Amino acid sequence: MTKKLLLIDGNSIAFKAFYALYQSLDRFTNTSGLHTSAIYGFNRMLDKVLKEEQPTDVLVAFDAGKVTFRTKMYSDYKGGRAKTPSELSEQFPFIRELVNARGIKAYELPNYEADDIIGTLAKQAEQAGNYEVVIVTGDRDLTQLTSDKTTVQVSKKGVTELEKYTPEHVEKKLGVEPSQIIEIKGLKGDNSDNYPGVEKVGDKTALKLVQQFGTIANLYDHIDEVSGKKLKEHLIQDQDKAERARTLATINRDAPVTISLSDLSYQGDQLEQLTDFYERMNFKSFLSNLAVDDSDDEKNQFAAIKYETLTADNLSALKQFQDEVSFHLEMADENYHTSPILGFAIGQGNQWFVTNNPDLLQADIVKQLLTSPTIKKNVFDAKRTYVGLYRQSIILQNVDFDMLLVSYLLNTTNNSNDVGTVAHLHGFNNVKTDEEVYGKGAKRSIDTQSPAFLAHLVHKAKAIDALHDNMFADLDQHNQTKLYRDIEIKIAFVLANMEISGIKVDPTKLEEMGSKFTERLSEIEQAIYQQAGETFNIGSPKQLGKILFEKLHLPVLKKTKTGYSTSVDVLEKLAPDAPIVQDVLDYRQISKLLSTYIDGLLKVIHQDDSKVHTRYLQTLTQTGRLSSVDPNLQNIPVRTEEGRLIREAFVPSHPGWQIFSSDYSQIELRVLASITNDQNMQEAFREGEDIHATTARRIFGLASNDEVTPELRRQAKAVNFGIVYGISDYGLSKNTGISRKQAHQFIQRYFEEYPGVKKYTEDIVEFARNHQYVETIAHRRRYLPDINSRNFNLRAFAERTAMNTPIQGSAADIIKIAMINMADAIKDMRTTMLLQVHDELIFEVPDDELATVKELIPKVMDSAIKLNVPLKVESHWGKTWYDAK
DNA sequence: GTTGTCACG
DNA sequence: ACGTACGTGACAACT
Repeated sequence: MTKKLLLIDGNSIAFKAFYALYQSLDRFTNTSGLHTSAIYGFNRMLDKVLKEEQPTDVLVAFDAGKVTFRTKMYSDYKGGRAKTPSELSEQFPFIRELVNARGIKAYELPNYEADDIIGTLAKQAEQAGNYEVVIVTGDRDLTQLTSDKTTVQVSKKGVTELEKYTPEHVEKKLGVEPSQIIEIKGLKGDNSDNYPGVEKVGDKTALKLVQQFGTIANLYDHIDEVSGKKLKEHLIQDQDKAERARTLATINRDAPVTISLSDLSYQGDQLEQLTDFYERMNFKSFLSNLAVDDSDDEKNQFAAIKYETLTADNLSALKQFQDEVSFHLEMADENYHTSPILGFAIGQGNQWFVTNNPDLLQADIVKQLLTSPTIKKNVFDAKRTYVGLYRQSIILQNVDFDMLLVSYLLNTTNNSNDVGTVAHLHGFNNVKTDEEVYGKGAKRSIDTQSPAFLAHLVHKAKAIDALHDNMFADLDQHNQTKLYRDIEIKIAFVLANMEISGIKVDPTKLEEMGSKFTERLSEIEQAIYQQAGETFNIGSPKQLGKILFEKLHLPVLKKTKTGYSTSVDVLEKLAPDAPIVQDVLDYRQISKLLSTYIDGLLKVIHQDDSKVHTRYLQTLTQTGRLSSVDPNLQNIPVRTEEGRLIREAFVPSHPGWQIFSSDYSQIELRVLASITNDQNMQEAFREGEDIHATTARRIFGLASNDEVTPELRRQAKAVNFGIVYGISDYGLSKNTGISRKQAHQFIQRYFEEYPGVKKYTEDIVEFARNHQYVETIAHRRRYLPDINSRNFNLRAFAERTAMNTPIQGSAADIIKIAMINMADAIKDMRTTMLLQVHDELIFEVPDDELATVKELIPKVMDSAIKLNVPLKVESHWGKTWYDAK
């Protein structure tokens, strides 16, 4: 039988874990004040790797101490390294204890590093023949051990994310064979281990030399063939250093280990010991996972919750649920507008019922329960459940708890659409994820006939039931109960009805436009080939880059990490140099319209009603905005005339009706004026001035708005946008083409003229630093863990986010309130709300209601909330969306 | 599955 | 000195 040996580099993983959680160092301490972050991270890695690899034998190797055969050979080896922080070194004994409690052997060998132990045992296993070897480490150097029988997994940013190196992957990634890694290190040396290689030889030269000569030895045998006089001199000069560095980098695969392969068999968790350990470390989630895994035997776990399979005969048992019930409707696919319904689970406390027969939804007692205005329903994803039931002619009522929505409000990051994942996030572990039960990707399959399926549904419903008290309490603690009850749960149903309504799309119109575009496209295509002197795939940035920058020698203004950038801003700068560039720009535009908006939309029109039914994702964005998928109706072209024509295909669903659109004018700047309490900006809005002109007048010191030229207004507008995005002079200069110095001046002038805004930007960042989050008007919260980061980039990004999120998020709050009020205001009319595009709402309106809605809709929108400045709404209508302008 | 590009607010 | 505008989704190419 083949065995699988897992070898773990204990020190490097502990280091990685410690630094991955460095930000949260203070959150990871146990009651006796011991730091536990590295222990925690280490155990997460163990969980993951043990589960994924299912090894038969395991060893964790540790470094024995400072002195090794390498330091004897070269006294500066690993010299100059900062001392291991005490917060980490105090954890090492406990990591060993953990390893032990998990039934794993730990080992160290005086004079040798963990690498050498691993290298030696891997070699022994390979020679024994019947072993497969997996090495887990944080140190990329170990990839030199990669072979047919040995894979090396190197932890990436966290410790649970591992990059798997096979010999093929090494070659692809590094350009050399695994055995040649030491040759490269020999030539370039290693800064972190503090030994030099050859002078002036870095990654690139080393790689080139090794690719050419194979090994250092062979290189020196053919030293005359090295191109470059200086390089050759350095090589000759530093031959001893190269050879020493090569030896230092080489893992010793014949270390005198005193342990043998047969000592390494994996014992599995030592429950008593491990429970005790987790308790001392205060590892709650590991503890509760232990309880679940304890009943690893599947039957046991499912037996943990008793349930009955629902049939026509025992339906009356559901009568017991008079006040409250948890309900989970299972559908096969993401898209609940079209997905088959597979079954449902319902119950409370210890009473659970489940079925794989969706027809039972039609049973009177089930229907009454779901539509009852007095029995509270607890679900996961109210909108999805509502639409699914709506398709069965059941109107879900009185949803009290939506676990998905509450989880999103509590923390917008780490949000998932999976009950199991969200439950785990909130500390309830007795439920699997869909991925665990159904598989993922091509392997995903749902066997509705299996007992595991029924059990899974019950476990999901039970998770909702189990968590709702705690999660509501958390919501209250965040001061978010009103946000949930008055906005989010209500808008869920408003959105559901908009999605169900859908918007009619005229396929003939799209096809007509499609033919025109196709024709145009092939003309441009020919023109491009002509100028390039060859045919190629214009849609491939790689091939296009080759033509433009290598064949036609256009100047390279920007690069991406994989090659030349060919993005619009680059091409626009190059357009005057060569006519082909403008053709490429045109080609891009048309093919975008064709693929995304003509073909893309045609694909998602429902045959039965000629409509598209988008899904609004309510729990995705970090700011509280919605997003729209399948299709995305929030990015239908409008800025160019050619693109805008797409909107002609969006028509009312009844002849003679109108498409009616109302949008908030400058909502984000009005929100800014209001929450910063800046008197000057508020005045501009109260007086009904053109805000960009006023800004121009102020920062350029003009006497009146009449003196503002279009160019000055354009620049002021860019500054206004910049402020909303959390400005920097660099960003502003890049976006407007003015110099950085000038951008800096504009911003300074802006802050002089709008001192309230300046104070706000300072205060909000300060608030974020103190609380690690920011809030909108409606107490929507966004956490900013990077706000105190030592990494400039991360910190600067968090600071801009701190400024932007309350603005963008409060605007999102406002339109959501407007939509809830709107649904009520038009409930007895035929006018239907169809779409939301962040600051605008789109309706279809019968002619005889037009006069009413012209007044009503703007009224509802501008009175959604009381700010310190007025809200302004503009409306347009016409016989297609295009005409509503 | 990731990257580059481009559509929207 | 660092090296940046905020928030999204879909498509084609390429790994």
